[in-house]
Amino acid sequence: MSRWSPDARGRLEQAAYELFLERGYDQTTVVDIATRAGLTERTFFRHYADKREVLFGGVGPLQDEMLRALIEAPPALPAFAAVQIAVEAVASFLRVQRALARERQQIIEDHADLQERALIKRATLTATLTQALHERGVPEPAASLAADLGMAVFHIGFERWLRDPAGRELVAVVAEGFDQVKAVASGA
Amino acid sequence: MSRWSPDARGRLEQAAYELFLERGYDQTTVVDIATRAGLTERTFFRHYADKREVLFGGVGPLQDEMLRALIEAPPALPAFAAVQIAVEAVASFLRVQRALARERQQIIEDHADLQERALIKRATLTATLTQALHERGVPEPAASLAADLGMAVFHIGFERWLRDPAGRELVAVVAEGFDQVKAVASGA
DNA sequence: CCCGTGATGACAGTTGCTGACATGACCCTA
DNA sequence: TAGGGTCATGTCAGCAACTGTCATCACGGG
Repeated sequence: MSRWSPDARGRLEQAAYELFLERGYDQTTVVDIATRAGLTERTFFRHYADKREVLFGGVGPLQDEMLRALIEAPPALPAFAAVQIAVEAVASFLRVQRALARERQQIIEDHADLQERALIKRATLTATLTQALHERGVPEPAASLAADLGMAVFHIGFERWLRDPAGRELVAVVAEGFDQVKAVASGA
Repeated sequence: MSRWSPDARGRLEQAAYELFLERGYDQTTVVDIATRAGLTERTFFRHYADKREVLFGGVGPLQDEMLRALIEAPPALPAFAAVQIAVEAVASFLRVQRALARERQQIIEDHADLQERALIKRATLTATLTQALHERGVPEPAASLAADLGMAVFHIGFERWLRDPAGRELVAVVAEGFDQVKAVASGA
């Protein structure tokens, strides 16, 4: 037997989700979360840098997948086509149930603090993508623009997917966005 | 004589800038700022919702200018062309000295909290722009994409302007970005 | 001349977050 | 198998951000 129950981090995340849904983000203190997870406040902050971060643990793997897809893309591909491949890879990789995704989105939408955190996560992904494009030889400002554009398509696609009445796959909605962006930029 | 010195808000902003530059954002408490401005901590929070907000007081007028330009743009203009007009209007409106802008940017870059706040300000502008495009009759997802695209061009242009060795005007750098984005999206 | 208004002060309280040190089960090695 | 190092956690003290509440008092209108 181990001295402590296993998966402290997972228990904290689980407890946080439960409490946020039960009584809301503001009405949940870090002490509440830690207590429900059978831990102390101090231990919460050893696993998560701050209270918001507990909702954003899954971003790392997404970033890895994005980079993997971009590296595997044919080097001769134009910047934006490569971005499309990377972003659609993320969309395929992200297998979450719509109902859960909607709950999480609702918590975030209701709290400006969490929206800020979500935005900086997106910005970090964008910066990573930009950097990876540089390494493919894409110059500025094309790299930044292509990355920003790709992340915008993903983000808008994700929000549309959450509300899509047809219940299509995320990757399909995102792919549609890539078609549209070409039309928009060319002045349709 | 008034009971209190005038322009409390301005004094707070001024004091905050001074202290952030003197000793850094983290090493400056709200009490420090208020004291230098000849006020109390409580009064600081009556003028600014939180410590970060003191750096972002100027966003409101920018938003007004953006909407004004968009409303004045010919209704028949394609979405992205209208966005270009609105964004370039903001770029012309924003008359700040590069040295000061760089100082401010440096403070923000050094602190994740402030980056988050900057991002949500940008997101708010983007949402406003999207809404205004809807009112021009632009459908989704074209409106969101055009707005996001336009804000990305502005943001990237702004950062390039800060470092532009040729010292061009902000609006010129932004305009160049609009040219490039068309090339990127069409697969150059 | 009094009274409402509005900006500020005073003060107490909650919460997020950090640093420093203690604890004790586990593992490796002699 | 004893001893020592490691690592996740606990304990405790403390700061700084932020909020609610009530008091103050110049100013302007009636």
